Formats: sequence, C-alpha cells, structure tokens
Amino acid sequence: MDLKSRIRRRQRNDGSTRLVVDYDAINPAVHVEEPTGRGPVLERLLDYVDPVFDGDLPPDAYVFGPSGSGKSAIVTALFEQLRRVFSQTGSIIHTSTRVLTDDTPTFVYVDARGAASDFALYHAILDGLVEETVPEQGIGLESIRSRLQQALEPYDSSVLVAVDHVGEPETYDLAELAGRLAPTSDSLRWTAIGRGDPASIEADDLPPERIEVPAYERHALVDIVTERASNGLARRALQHEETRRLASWADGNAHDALAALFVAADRAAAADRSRIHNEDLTAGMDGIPRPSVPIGRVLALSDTRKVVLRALIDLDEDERESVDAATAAIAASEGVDLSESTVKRFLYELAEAGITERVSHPRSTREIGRPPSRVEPRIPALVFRQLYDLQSGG
DNA sequence: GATCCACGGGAATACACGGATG
DNA sequence: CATCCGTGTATTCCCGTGGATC
Repeated sequence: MDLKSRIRRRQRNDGSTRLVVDYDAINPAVHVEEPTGRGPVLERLLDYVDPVFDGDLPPDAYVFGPSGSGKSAIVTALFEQLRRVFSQTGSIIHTSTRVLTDDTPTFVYVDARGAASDFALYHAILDGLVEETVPEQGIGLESIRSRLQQALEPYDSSVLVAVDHVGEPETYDLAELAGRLAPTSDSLRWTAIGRGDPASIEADDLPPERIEVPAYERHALVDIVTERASNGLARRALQHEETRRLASWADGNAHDALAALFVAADRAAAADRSRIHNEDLTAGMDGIPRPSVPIGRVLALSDTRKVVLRALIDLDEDERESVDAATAAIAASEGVDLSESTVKRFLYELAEAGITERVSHPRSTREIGRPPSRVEPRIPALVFRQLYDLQSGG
C-alpha cells in the first residue's frame, strides 16, 4: 500500500471498522499514479516520446486498445510525470503573449469528453499551456484560436497534447481532431487515445505512429484488483479466490472488474459485513452490463444529463416501457427541474450516444402507430448511483 | 455588445401497419 | 404481388431565446 493511501485511510477512519475505506480507490474512473502490469507498453511509450529529451517533438500518434485496458491510466500517469519532470528542469514562464522556455516541450492532457466543440478543444489546450486563466465565454472561437497560435509561435515553444477518448459517440474522431490541430502550429503535436482499431480506420486518417495497449492478462488483472482492494477496502475484505474469480470474469477489462468490485463492496457494506461474500461478488458482476459504458463517460456528461440519468435508473420497469412514460416519470421526479421536451430530447440523446439503449417492443398486434421502445441503461448503474449521490448528497 | 452554450419547443421526417390501388 | 396511401406514433432536426461571462 502506498503512503498516500495509508494516510487517507487514517484520515477517514472514524473509529468504526468500515468495509469500504476509500471509494476513490475502487472507483474505475480514478487512476493510480503508478500503473501496475504495464511495463512493456510503458517502454513503448517512452520510446515514442524519446525525442522530447533532446528538445524535439515526437510525431503525432494514436494509442489504441480495448475497453478497460488501461490506456487512460497509463497516459495520464505518463503525462503527469513528464510535466512534473520538465517543469523542474527550467524556469518556464507562460503567458498568452510570451512563452519563455529553454526549448523543452510542455505536456498537456485533454479529455475529449470535456472538449466536444472547437472552442472547448482550443480552450482546454490553451488552458493547460498558460498560467493565466482563459475565459470560457464572451470571446469568440477565432480569438481563442489565435491566442493559442500566439502562445506557440513567437518563441519556439512546443507542446505535446494528449487527447484522450477520441472516437466516442460524442467526441472527435481522429480525422476531426487532426483537422483541428494540424493547422494550429508546427510546434504542436498530438497523441490521441482511443478504442477504435486502426484496421477499421481510414489509412489517411491515421497518424504516423501507432501504439497498441493490449487487454490485461489475467494475472495482471488479479494484481490490479488486489492492489485496489487493499487501498480501498478493510483488510482481508476480498479473498484471493474471489479476486481470481473476478479477474476471470472481467476477461482483461479492468474497468469492469473494478466496477463489479465496487458494487460488491457496496452491497456487502450495506449488509454490514466485514468482508465481501461470494454472493456479493456475484451480485456485483450481475450489476455490470456487458459491454458496459465506462463510468467515466457517464460522469463526464453534463450535469443536467446526469440528473436525468440518475432519475432514470430509479424508475420501475413499467415506467421505462416507453420513452414517453419515462419522460413523464423523470420530469415529475424530485430534483428534476427540466421541461418534458428537454427530458425527452435528453433521453433520445443518451440513447444515440449508447449510454442507454432503446429496445423496440415486440409489438402485440392491434395497436396503431409506430411502437414505442423501452429504455435500458447500459451503464454500471449502481456505481453511478453511489458516486453521484456521494458527490451531490455530501 | 459579443460570445458560447443549454433549454425548450415545434416542425419535419421516419416508421409501422392495414387497406386500397395498379 | 408490389406499391402507394392514410393514420397515428416515434424520432430526429433545427433554431430562437436567454443566462452567464467577458
């Protein structure tokens, strides 16, 4: 267990022996500083960024791999470290008009989920590049684009931007990203991270460098779960045999493994148990749809969309029988302050994005008109509920 | 006054299906 | 039989408005 976790454990300990000590530690959307079991990939990434140690930029790249393979974990950790290391080597002063460097690159990590418009994308990059705060409103797209260019042009500063989660339903894909970043500056290069297999992407859209992050091996997943459980749960809360069972079920997907662990732990805690029983684990695994939308994607939705989703997962089955019924029930829910049209539009949007699925009715005859469709969440609902309520409830 | 973005509302389009038409 | 039409819903699309910020 690392020091930070030990301290946190003490800090949160209110005397009772709680099963869940630290929800963050078993939260699939929270990454640890030192990813485990990714040695070869890390070496590959370090080879890729190697030019920066000579003051040059590497080419644009695409880092890809299946869901839950640790792409975000490793790239965030890498960029964080690079940023830290390089900011110590020289006194770098960033302002929007002047960037004084000793020609060491700057590293910026951008989550495309929060940068879904051109404006937001440029804003996120500029914000990671300069010290001062960058206005989010009141200035136009052109103005923020030229500010970014100015920040990069005059003094030969350079930046490597990691853009995570490209190619999701609501984020830019590789081609769109390249189209927006290429014209910006010669001193900007990007590393896109996504799930899409390069084989199914137009060759013209692929950057020169490709780095694969394969799914975790079983034993690596066991290590990860063990590590997370030891940081987030009471001692001996999870038996080794159960860890193996979980890892086997998750089939290389760390997100799903942790999501199931989260649900299992929460269930065991609710039943006032001191450790996770087999049935808790079974319930945990049953609570994760497969494939599941990553919880991070759900949490990255706008606040109002989360409000709607939060209400949706509490609805009874019959209230989800049609979009109309769900709309009415959600709009009437406590804490939802949106018109029916907006709720309905959101429900269609969420379905379009794959967060939920619309299942058309096996219509029983006689009825007139187009049949309605049932609304089914494709998210780790219990994880979302718990994290959402922890956050908003206090 | 300019700008971005979220809401809200309504118009336009798609779909399902039975029945009419060629 | 294939196609079109009418009716009633479901779904998608689009744009005006207004809050918040510069």
